[in-house]
Amino acid sequence: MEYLSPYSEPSYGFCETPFGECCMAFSNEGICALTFPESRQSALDDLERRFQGIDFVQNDEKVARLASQIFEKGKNPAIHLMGTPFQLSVWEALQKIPKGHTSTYALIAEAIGRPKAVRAVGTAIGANPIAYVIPCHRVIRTDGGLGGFRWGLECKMAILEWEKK
DNA sequence: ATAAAGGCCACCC
DNA sequence: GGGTGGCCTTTAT
Repeated sequence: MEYLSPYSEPSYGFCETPFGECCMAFSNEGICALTFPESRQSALDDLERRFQGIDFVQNDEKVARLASQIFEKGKNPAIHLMGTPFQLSVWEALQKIPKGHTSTYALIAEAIGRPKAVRAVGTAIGANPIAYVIPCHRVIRTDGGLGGFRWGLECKMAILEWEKK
C-alpha cells in the first residue's frame, strides 16, 4: 500500500509514445507511475491497486507535455518514488545506466552491494513503477538473453532498438 | 510465522 | 537445448 501526501493534487492521463500509448500519474512531487498498458482499463486498475483510495484527476495535456520532455527532448522529469529500501536502491542503480547501453541483473546486484541477491533484483526491477524514466528495459541476462519485461518483450526490444540511435 | 512465487545464475546433462 | 538447486525479497496465506 502506498501513500501520497494529501496536498498532492494527484492527476493522471494517457498519451502516445514511440512505443504505444502510455499512462502516467503524478503527485505534486513528480511522476509516480508510467506504464505501457494493454488497455486504458488495465492502467486504471493498476493505479487503483497501487494507490488505493487516491483520487486522480485526468489531465492528458500534462501527460503530453511530460511525454514530449521525456521521449523527444530526452530530459529527466521529477519523479516520486515509493518502495522498500531494497527496491529504491535497485531503481537508483538503474538510473545510472546510460541511454543506449545495457547492464545485467547480476551487475546491478553487484552495484548495490548485494551480489547474491540477483534474483531479488529481478523481482524488484519487475516492480519498477516508472517505466522508461527508470530504465528497467536496459537490463538483460548475463547469458545475453533479453530477460523479462512487464509489458512484453516486444516492447522491451523496441525501446532498446530506438535508444541505439 | 510460514509458504510460494518471481523479469536470475551456475552447473549439470 | 533442457532441468535442478541455490539465492533473496515480497506478497499472500
